[in-house]
Amino acid sequence: MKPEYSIKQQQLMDTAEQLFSRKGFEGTSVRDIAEEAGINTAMISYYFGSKEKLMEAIFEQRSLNIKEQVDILLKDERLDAFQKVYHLVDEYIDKIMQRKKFHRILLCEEVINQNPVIVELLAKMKNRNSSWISDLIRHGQKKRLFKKQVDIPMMMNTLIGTITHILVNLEFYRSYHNLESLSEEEFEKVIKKRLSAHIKIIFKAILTNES
Amino acid sequence: MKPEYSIKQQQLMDTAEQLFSRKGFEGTSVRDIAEEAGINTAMISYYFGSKEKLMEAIFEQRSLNIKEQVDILLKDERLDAFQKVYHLVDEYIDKIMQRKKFHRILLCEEVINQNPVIVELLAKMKNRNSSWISDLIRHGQKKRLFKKQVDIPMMMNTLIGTITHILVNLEFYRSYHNLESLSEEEFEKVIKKRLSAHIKIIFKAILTNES
DNA sequence: CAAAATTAATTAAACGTTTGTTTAATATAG
DNA sequence: CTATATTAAACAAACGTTTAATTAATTTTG
Repeated sequence: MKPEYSIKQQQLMDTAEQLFSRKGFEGTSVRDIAEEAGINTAMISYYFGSKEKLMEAIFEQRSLNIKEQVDILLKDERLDAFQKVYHLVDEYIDKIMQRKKFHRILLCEEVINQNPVIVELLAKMKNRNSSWISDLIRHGQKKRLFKKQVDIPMMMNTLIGTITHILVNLEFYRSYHNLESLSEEEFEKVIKKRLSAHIKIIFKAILTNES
Repeated sequence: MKPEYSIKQQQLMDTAEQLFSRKGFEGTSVRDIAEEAGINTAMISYYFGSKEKLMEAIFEQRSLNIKEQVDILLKDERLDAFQKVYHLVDEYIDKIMQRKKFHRILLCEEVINQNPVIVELLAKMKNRNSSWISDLIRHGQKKRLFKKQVDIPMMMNTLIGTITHILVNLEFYRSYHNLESLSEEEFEKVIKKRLSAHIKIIFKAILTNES
């Protein structure tokens, strides 16, 4: 399904991701990317066809897919419905924090919404993921642990909105709480832990509170 | 303090905001803006100095400031601490929904983070607003309605993250819930109502839940 | 109050860069 | 020998900004 990329192609995609996330798609030139990657400018068109298609390749490779994880969670009988949802929350935090740069680009691209290939890709991804989340929620509703009416996109909005918004405010958060002395990894651990606890409280409220 | 702008300048700022929010700052040319506004291209440099400074002018004019609202809320003795916070939540929803285009630009600009004037402006705004929120939260803590430790930036992250993330997913939300038949205004009313109820549940949980 | 002088607004054209992409030549590998 | 990879150079188009000329508005002056 997914095309395989040579080392040089992967190098170009990594460098492009890095620069797109710092300067935006339009703000990054193919010369920037090529120079930073130590590869001739013409290779971008040679390998990917265009700067646009290089971007699409990045999106196709790195978009978030939760199918597998939800599959595993639904089958796992040791976990109750809440624990399943909590596991998924942590999965989202991990995956988004793991791919910070990509998700910063994603955020911008969702706003600008220009490239039809990417728009299509994201729409499919959202529908797919929402559908998997629905399965997980219905599971909790059948067990009478969750309330009957849950606005799943709204819930996902808070999940992804909270994670991605802190992603662009990491440095503000760090300085607000005087965590400058922590190393990058230590700080990331703290953030992930706090995010996890924070969102679980939120999800519990959303899933149980009867209006 | 704030510079006043002529009708033509305001026209340029409105048109620029519109285009920046659709195609990004780098993706919009001064010729695009001028043509759309029916004004000569050179007028942008003439009035604002540069495209960059036009952007800064937009930010200076439209950045969110909650000082006044918090002032009023703190003094209002008819409201308990929860109601005060809830009012502020609605204030955020209203102001951000009112300025959809600007907040889409803001979102991108926070990611890209290139223009030092805007970076400075946003940092000050965040510090100022966080400080006002702190006052409001401390008020509730003194009345023993809120728990002792509240991570205010994390709470604000969820507030703003949720609102802005739905801002870039309005159409997905609309189609998911089959609300295509609603007019723009009706749909916006529905969104604001749901956002309001949703975030209030979240805030209640964040402010009361003892870990 | 009107004419002259001055300032401000507006224009089309031109400026020098930078943009993404293509080309045609050369190098490398199988 | 052939196919792929790599290069520097060239391409036209688009970019933000400046210029110099012209028009409009405002102020000064007789």
